[in-house]
Amino acid sequence: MADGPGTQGHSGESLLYLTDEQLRQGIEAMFFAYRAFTADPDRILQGMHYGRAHHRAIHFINCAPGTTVNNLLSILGVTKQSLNRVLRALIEDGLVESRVGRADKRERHLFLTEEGAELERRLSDAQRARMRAAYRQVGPEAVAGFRKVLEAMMDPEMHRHYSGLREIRG
Amino acid sequence: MADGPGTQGHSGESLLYLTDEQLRQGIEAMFFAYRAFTADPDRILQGMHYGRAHHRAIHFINCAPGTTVNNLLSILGVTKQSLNRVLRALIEDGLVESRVGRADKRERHLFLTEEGAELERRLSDAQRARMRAAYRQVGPEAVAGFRKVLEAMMDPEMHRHYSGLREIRG
DNA sequence: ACTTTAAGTCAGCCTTGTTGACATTCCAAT
DNA sequence: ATTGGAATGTCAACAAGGCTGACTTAAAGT
Repeated sequence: MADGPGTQGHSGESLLYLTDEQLRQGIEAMFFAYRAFTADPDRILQGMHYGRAHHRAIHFINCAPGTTVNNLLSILGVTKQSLNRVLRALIEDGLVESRVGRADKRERHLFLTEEGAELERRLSDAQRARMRAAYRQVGPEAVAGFRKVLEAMMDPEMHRHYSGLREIRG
Repeated sequence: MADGPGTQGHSGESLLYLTDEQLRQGIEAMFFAYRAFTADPDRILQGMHYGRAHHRAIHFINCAPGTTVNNLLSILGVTKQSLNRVLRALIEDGLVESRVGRADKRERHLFLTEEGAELERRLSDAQRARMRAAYRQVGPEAVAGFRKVLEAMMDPEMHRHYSGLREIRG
């Protein structure tokens, strides 16, 4: 290991909670929790010919209605070919509407149809229910800490996207 | 939505922080943070012909040396065919050793070789570095909250595996 | 002896990511 | 007005890593 246990503190503060073992537990907690986090939507989507990629597209189109394909691309961090495959399916099935831009006609602005919004609700209801249960169980201070750590883990560019969505919704 | 904003409190407590908007922010934070969380190991593994699945196998074999294939299977939550493909590659490349069980000769006990342990260190150093930086930034109380929320989100069976690893390591 | 269990293997399929090449459309600058 | 670049779309091919189903082998258990 780069640091032996207990040797991480170049600063003078109390950093006893930063042992490799503590960090390892955090890593494992992320692994198991993320599985749980995606399990409910995955269950809903399996059978309809959609997957996690469709869920993500639907989520972020719902968040920022009228977003362009390019913007969605940079939020999701995938290639346009990957996104296009997913988007094409959603448009063909009438869950997403793609409108040619008024100012810039090269751009396509994406919106959920009523049917798309309905699926979005089903998916996010399930995901929020799990989140809500966890939040209730641990209380507001733990939730604040949870959010702080997640935000601190993001790369600056992701953090920009993350905060950007916040601003849109007010 | 199942609940309109502010209508989630069936209990009498102060649950103002449980608006759909707060929950949505938590969901997005999980999405972006998990991407960041896996980014460093992914970068290390790309080019060598391994991926995230190999990383997971290596991680948990390192955690619980001598674990059986069946045990690893239930921790990872994949099929034996999926795991086998990954394990076969790691064994062929000399990163993992598979020993026939002494008590029960049907079982194979898995260990990292020196080379395997070396890659494990490279991967977990990178992942721990990110985690450590985030932990330092937010302080011990936020970290405690982070862990509490993640644990509360897990399904009981995952939580069992998660705690189980804790017990092995003491 | 018979059944069950642990592990491994083969074949095939799906989703979702990747590259590379190429067409189209349109804006903007020369 | 033409040209260059940007945004989008599309085609093809490929790989990782999930999945199912079928089947073998060896060892345990009963």
